[in-house]
Amino acid sequence: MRDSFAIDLLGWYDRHARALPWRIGPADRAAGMRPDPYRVWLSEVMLQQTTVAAVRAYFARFTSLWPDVQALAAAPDAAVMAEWAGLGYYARARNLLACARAVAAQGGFPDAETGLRRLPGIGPYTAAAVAAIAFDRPAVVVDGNVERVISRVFAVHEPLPRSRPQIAALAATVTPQDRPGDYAQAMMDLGATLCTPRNPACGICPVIAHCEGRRAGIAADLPRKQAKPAKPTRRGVVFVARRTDGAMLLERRPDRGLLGGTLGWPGGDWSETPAPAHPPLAAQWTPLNTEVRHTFTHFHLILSVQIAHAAPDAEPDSGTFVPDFAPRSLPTVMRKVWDAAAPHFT
DNA sequence: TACCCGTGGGA
DNA sequence: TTCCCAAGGGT
Repeated sequence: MRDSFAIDLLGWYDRHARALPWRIGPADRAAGMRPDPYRVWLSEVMLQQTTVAAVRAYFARFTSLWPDVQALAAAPDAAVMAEWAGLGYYARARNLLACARAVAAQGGFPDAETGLRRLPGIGPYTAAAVAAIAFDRPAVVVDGNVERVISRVFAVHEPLPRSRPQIAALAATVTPQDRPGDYAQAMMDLGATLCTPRNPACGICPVIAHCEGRRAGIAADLPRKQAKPAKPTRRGVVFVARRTDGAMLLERRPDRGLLGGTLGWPGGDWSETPAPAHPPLAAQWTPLNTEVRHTFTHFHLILSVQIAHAAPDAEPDSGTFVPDFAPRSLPTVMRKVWDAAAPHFT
């Protein structure tokens, strides 16, 4: 009944689809080509709450190092964590590896939503997206783009996240049985390039005739969103020790919680009222006169940095001296600490 | 159900 | 500077 919406959107997609490394374009799809489910899955996980621009380089490196799911499944945990460093939301990397191993053991990806949904790191969105894009299943794909487009097309006044069930129901009414993979990607492209959060390009929108929000003059104000609480500021201390041979004292964080499973500098707790921190090593510690600032999803962090030169036979209370230290293998906040400390070791 | 979980770019 | 936010999932 709402087929004309999908037809108009797909007509636009046929002419304006973005070329992306993990995508099979509409012309090739029409010729019968299908994308590699491994690449679709990998890209979807990387793209969770992450921009296309940030994902490109990581996707290229991952697919170069691990061309298929069997190769990724065989990779060491530390190698995958190191390659993911800087991309954020590190639970994704741990789940990625767990998922790859499960898929490799099963002999391949499930080709439908229900089977995909059981895999680690694959939630409602990613299951639907992989089912639609890789296997042309008519799954209802709802991500942030779709929420925005649907909110505007149907003039949904209810604010997010309360409006999610309503949006999903409305999205289902316009999802076609024909070309579901192209349709899902067309919705993403529309949301990313025209139906943007600010200053939507309604003047050149292919579905403006269907847009109730535009007709009411409120498209740019949708979707409404619940106000977010302000971020508190936490403080902490980190210790950067360099051994005479160049090895750096690093510590792998526990799998759970903030920066779970990543490598970093030993230090105290991060809190609005941190307890005094104990150095991981007996040495002469010198404070840097500059602090490191970083903002996480739900708090600001100010780190003070202590540095020391460690003896060749130094035995740390916590952490391990890493001889072939690569700053790129650290999450961004820890790399910022390195950038502040490194000049003092030269 | 809320809350936790990164990062970099743009306004 | 500060805030928003981008192809969400786990608990």
